[in-house]
Amino acid sequence: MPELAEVEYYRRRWDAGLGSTVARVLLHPRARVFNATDTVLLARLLTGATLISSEAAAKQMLFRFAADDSAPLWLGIHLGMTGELTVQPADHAPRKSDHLVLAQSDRALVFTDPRMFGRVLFHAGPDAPDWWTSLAPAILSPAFTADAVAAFLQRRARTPIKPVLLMQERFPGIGNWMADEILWRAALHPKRPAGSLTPAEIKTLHRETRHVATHALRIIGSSGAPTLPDPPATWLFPHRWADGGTCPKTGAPLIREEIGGRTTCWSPARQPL
DNA sequence: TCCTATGTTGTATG
DNA sequence: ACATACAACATAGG
Repeated sequence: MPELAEVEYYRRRWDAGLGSTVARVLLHPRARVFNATDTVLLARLLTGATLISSEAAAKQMLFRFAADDSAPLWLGIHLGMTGELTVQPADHAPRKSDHLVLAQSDRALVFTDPRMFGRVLFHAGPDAPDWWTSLAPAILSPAFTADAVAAFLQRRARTPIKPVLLMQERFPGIGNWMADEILWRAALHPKRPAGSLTPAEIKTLHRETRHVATHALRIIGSSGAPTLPDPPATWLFPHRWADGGTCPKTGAPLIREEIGGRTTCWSPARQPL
């Protein structure tokens, strides 16, 4: 499920554990999500450490821990396709897909991911790790300019615009549903070659990318609701999966087709080729 | 049984 | 070196 705004939503679930110490670390060391991680070190150093702060950027989360006898500890989590963070009772018994459980005195912080496309990263040291600091500039940062988008589209000139929007090195945090939402708002057909957009269309694409990020973060990311909220019916999102879905702007039928290896939904009445 | 899934990466080809 | 396309990963649910 997780793109930019869902990642922010899940990051905030673990706020319940801020300022509390990890009493026990439970994990499945063979799980694919730990492929790049020293699980022995992670378990040893996080036991007794205190959760100090967290941040989300793109689809990556960073949880910072402090311990009396070690350097700062940095836990990274990527939710992949099916990952979630939840808070469970302190005596939570890990289920099949609960790959990492940080048990505190009053609760357990749980990372669960049935499909295991997610990742857990760990770093001990004074400075934030490369996998965090090397992320592309955020869509809502000043560095995300229309000129930067234009230059990127030019380099990918022959690729359909839809898969280009999924490239994290320029559109960090954008995933399949946000890309479709952006193209629908910008009235651009997803198969348009990236290099075929006019300067005006690029400005529109840039504006709508920021718009969708801003409002998705407001609606989903800032929500304290116990379950993940959905965007409203005025967005493409609630209509995109149902057969026979109609465009909330034009009332015309929506189309679904695989583009760049991902199911893509668009409104032909609004987004002509 | 067969198909789908809000993601990323490695590999082959041009 | 760079751009492009696609299979592979692993599992659950309709």
